Amino acid sequence: MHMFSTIDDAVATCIALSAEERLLFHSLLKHRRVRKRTWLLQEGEICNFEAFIVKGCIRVFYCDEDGAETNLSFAIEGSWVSDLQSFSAQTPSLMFIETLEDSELLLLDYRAKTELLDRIPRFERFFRLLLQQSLITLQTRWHASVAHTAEQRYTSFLDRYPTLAPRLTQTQIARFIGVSPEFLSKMRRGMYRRMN
Amino acid sequence: MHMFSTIDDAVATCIALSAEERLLFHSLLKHRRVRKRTWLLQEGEICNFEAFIVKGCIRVFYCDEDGAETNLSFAIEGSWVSDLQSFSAQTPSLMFIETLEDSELLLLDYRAKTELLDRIPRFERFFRLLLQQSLITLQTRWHASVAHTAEQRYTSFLDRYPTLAPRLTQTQIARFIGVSPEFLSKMRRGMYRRMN
DNA sequence: CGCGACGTTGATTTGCCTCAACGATTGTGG
DNA sequence: CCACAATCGTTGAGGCAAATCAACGTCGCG
Repeated sequence: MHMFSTIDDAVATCIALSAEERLLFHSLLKHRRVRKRTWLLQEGEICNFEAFIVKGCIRVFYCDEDGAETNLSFAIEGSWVSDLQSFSAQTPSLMFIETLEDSELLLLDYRAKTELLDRIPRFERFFRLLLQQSLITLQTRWHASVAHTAEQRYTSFLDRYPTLAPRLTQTQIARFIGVSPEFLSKMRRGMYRRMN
Repeated sequence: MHMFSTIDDAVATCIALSAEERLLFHSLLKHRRVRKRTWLLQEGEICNFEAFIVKGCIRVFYCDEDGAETNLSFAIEGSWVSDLQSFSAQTPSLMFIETLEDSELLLLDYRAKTELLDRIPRFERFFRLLLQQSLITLQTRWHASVAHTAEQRYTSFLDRYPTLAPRLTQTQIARFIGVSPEFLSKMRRGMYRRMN
């Protein structure tokens, strides 16, 4: 079980690679271990990576002028994390990316991604399918955030991400579903009471 | 100025096509004119198109059990519209797509898209970049919907879409920015008063 | 002409936030 | 290993943004 097995599986579900192609792909990735609570990206910086998570847990969030944070997404082993806007246009980022656990990453920087797409154009398809899935997920999430109540958003979050939820604090979940931590606490109390 | 010029321009900003490739591309598209207030897709149907809008205005929306509608997106000439989830997985849709004006479309159905990607793999890149842009837009929109007030969302909608906004009714805009039509009206009055 | 969407306005309600305070747990440096 | 700080979850009081409900005028369209 070496560090590329997870990412190779992920790629293999979309496109087939020869042995040499796989080696080239691996050579373009940088392996990195980071401690929990490390900033991978801060507002104002240019995001120079798309990171595949081999192990760990990461959050992406915005921070408004008065310091309030809203979580855009969580990512765990098997998924990718980046600020697409900043990465693709090489412009300053509006968000932060932070590890929530000790993590192990495979990083693809801008030059490496360009070279990868150039040398193995089939990766265009891989990234297209990845983006398509992300877009579908975000559409669903947007709809939930405007059409559902806070309690519906919370219970469907627990339903949809049963393995992720236990790894997060209540505060992080609250910032993701769009309520204050205090209100989430009150909701939980209410839901518990109702079950007895 | 024939019906393919807009779509050819859109494609040309991402990938270069030979004359034969362009002809093949055109042959896979179906041209269709539809009257205003036509349903292109209803909840429960399988979406079998990605539509490029040559002329017109279209909205995509969800409809909950009690009949309340929330607009996911608007699309006008030069952009694409589809239910990606339903189209890509060929599963029943959760949304509706409706023309708001008489429109002229170029439709790519599932088989045609598959064939297009098969015969001209460079289109993988085109669709990847299209998806990337949509994802970035939706991320920004999601952030606005949770972090900004209704008035901020309204004014930035007017700012961002100066050509689109005048073509929509207040009710449609309200359903897009996530407020009730009544409240939008009150906001507008308040904003007007403040200017005097 | 008359019907149905649309925009407006007011009265009332409510979902969720803010602020403040407090234990419990976790982490950290001496 | 202990003391202290920091973070986290909880609870209560009070407030506000926005929803809901109801009523009414206007306009475009069949």
